[in-house]
Amino acid sequence: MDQSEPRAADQVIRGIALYREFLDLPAQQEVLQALRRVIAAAPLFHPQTQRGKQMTVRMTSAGKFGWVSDRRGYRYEPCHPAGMPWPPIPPAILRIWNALSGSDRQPESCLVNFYGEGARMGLHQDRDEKDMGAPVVSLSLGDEGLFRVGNLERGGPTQSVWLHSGDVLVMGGAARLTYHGIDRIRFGSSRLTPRGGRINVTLRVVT
DNA sequence: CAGTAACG
DNA sequence: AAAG
Repeated sequence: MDQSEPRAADQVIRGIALYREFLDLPAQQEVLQALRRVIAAAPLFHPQTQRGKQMTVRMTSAGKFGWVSDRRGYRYEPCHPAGMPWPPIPPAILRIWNALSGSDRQPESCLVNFYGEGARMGLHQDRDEKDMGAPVVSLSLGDEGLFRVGNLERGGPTQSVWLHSGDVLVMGGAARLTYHGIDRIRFGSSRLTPRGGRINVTLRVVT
């Protein structure tokens, strides 16, 4: 249906649009509550990389496909490693996509990454999707995280920015394949997550 | 297969 | 090599 013109980004970092505090506190709480139901249906798991190293984040997914990683590689699967189908993407999360993606398509995958104390994610590209035409939309909830932005290939200078609860990133166009990662979490810095931790929710078209 | 260096 |  008709949408108002999307709000302008607060900052653009190498083509990645940052919308600071796109969700206010009540909206963050609504999404968090929905994520608790997602995690109840599809528990967080601790993936391994292709080379057998355990990642420090725990993750799960919602939607038609979820991202999984093990020695067989990175890929999207229709079911959780424990066998159950992924639950549907909560409407409160779909609204963010519809407000900011600029895409006609709906997201097929909603990856939920939980960063506990000391968790990080190395520089990587989101390149496991067959269709890279739609952007990746990324919501931060809970503790602050230091986001690092690299280049379209490995190497070269990088830039970092602290992300806060409610911030949304849109990685589209030429920036869709930019290397990025999370260097550090300020554990316990947010009041949204009383027991600490950062949650990142990423929406993608996969097929 | 694992360990190390270096990357950022 | 490396969502390490």
